[in-house]
Amino acid sequence: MVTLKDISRDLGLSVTQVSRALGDHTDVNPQTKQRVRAAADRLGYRPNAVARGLKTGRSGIVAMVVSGTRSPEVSAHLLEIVMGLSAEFSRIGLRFVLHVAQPDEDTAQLHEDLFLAGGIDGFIVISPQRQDPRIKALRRLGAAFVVHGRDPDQRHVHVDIDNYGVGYRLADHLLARGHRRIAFLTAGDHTFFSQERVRGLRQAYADRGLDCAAAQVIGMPMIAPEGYRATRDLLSQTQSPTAIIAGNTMLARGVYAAAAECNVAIPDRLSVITHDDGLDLFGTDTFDPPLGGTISPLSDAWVSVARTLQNMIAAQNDGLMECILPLGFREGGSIQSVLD
Amino acid sequence: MVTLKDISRDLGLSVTQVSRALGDHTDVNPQTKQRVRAAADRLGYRPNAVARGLKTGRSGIVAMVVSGTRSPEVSAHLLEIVMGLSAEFSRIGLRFVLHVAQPDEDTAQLHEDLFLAGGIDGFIVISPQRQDPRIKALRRLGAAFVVHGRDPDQRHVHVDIDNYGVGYRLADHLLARGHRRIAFLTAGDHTFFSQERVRGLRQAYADRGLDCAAAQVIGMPMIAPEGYRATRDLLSQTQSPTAIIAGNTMLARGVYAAAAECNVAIPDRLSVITHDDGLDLFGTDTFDPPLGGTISPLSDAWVSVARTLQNMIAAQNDGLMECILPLGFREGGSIQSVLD
DNA sequence: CCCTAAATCCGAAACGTTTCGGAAAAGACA
DNA sequence: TGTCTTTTCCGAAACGTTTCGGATTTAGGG
Repeated sequence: MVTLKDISRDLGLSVTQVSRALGDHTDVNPQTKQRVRAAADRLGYRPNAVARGLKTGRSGIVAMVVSGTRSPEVSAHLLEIVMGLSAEFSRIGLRFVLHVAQPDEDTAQLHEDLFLAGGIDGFIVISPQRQDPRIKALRRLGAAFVVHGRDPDQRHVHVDIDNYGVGYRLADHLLARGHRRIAFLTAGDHTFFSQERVRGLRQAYADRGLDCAAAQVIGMPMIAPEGYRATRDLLSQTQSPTAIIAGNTMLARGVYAAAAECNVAIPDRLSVITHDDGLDLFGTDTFDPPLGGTISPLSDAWVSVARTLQNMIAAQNDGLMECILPLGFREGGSIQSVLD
Repeated sequence: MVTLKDISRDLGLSVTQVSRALGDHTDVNPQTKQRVRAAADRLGYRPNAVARGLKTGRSGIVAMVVSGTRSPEVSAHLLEIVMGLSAEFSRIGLRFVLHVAQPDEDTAQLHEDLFLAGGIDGFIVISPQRQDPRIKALRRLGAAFVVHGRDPDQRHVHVDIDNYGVGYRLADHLLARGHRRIAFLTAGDHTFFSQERVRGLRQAYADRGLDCAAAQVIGMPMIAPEGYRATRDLLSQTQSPTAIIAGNTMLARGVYAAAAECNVAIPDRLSVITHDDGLDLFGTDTFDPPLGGTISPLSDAWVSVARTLQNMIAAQNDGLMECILPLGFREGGSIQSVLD
């Protein structure tokens, strides 16, 4: 292993100056910097991250701990997220690693162990639940972490979208076109984002002086088979809904499949609208007819998440507590007015 | 952060003795050990892994680098592997982390960067190809690593199954039951395990004095949709095979689906046999009729992989270069003699 | 020519741990 | 009592890096 000392000996300099030269500090002769850099290259020097970590207290590594799963859809979704985060962190010079826990393992404890052993500068938490134990542990430890999503029961820095807005806009878009019997396929009630979306939907009804009892909120794991099953059920009702809000594109895929199977044409006999996080496995443009709804690419979220965590690590700056990403909208061809 | 120094001050001992007490060395009074352990507990001491890593040169972290993918099946498969490895390593006191690279990223370079920065004791490599650049890089660096599978072009320690044996036994089992036109769905020819299995299959033909031209070897990504497609093609041939060897259970799923769709009964009109690595998403026992073939649970592989890597890290012991896991066999109900 | 400021360098300490070499105390044996 | 061994302890160095405080040299201004 080539160390600073090796370079300093090679050049007849002090270790200090070599370190400062490579760190591009001001008080070292530009020529010296050149010589040092050349020598470092020539000798194949690589800074030892462990030693640096010991001295600076930072390792340049951020981690995410997730529970293992056997669901292909969930796995794929997760890996997609990890790829996005990895790319973003490597862009800003941090390394992102994943620790996959056993399904029955205590992830809050794992966060604690990982943090206390040192060597991890910060954490990413995704899919928070209410009273999330991971967040509780990280807060207690004073660790740097940013949450994608939000746990309203605890103060923490987070990057999120306006889920109330999502619910409102999706519902409003349908209500404006005469729909009243609307089914909302979303996550279970233990997630705050789902609660918020439902709240938005209710408000949209209220703002038009309508009774939101006509809306049917159904909670489920947000994967295609569940959307399929729910839609089959819905379409067999006597008063089946005229429109379905799919919480994400995976659910929408299930909706499309069920509708096709029941010979219910989209959008003629059923309008479908969704929130698209840009993470669809096959690309949202593979929907026929094109799927409409709100848009907020998760890839945008990752750059905010990464930057925010970087700031938190650099300075214990908890001034900026939240970052709400903007919402787009795609018309698509999956929504039709019931008045037509 | 509580350090050894804090404990030593608290107890009026030297840092040395505290360290040795916690390390359970011999030359410290049993009573002192007790006191030290109690104080460590009371103060909430956690050894700093970074400092320890700097001194000992070991971090207790092993890593695997994989390329990201968008395929749900591949993702799920990968996560299943990672879960298995994580469990095994955590059992022997090592931490296992995953680094997910971008699909177009140079993983050999990533291994190098990770290793040279220090802080990673060893690596796991899976799904090696011939002349695998990752293996080349790790060998050059002198890093500790173990490969699951084998690259015959390079010397490296590996844990594997007898793939020649797999090909031989699967083919032999069918040949003994009168099958001659056998299709073998396997991976592409760039993988050694596939080459070996094919070699085994050919030898099984030869040992019975048969011409292996009757066998049809088809390479493909080993996921269900590919198995499905291939089987559809095969069943539409004029001289369609009487038996199919599916390289893994995912392919077998595709085979079953296609056969069902073509109204070809298993095993009456088509025998199916596979190699089961115990990683099937839905469990191999969900096949109807029960799928037969060779068995070698990957979970067994992980304990060998973990133990072997641990040994390599402890001592640069490269005496034990290979570990070949035993092969089981399940009769199942998916194979029928053509003579009946 | 002296004084000050800027530019460039270096020694030493520190981060928290492990470990080598020895030291002190206590007991065993003559 | 003196010597030798065993038990129990400790100081100090080391791992590779960063950084504080100061030292030396050079240039600038009067």
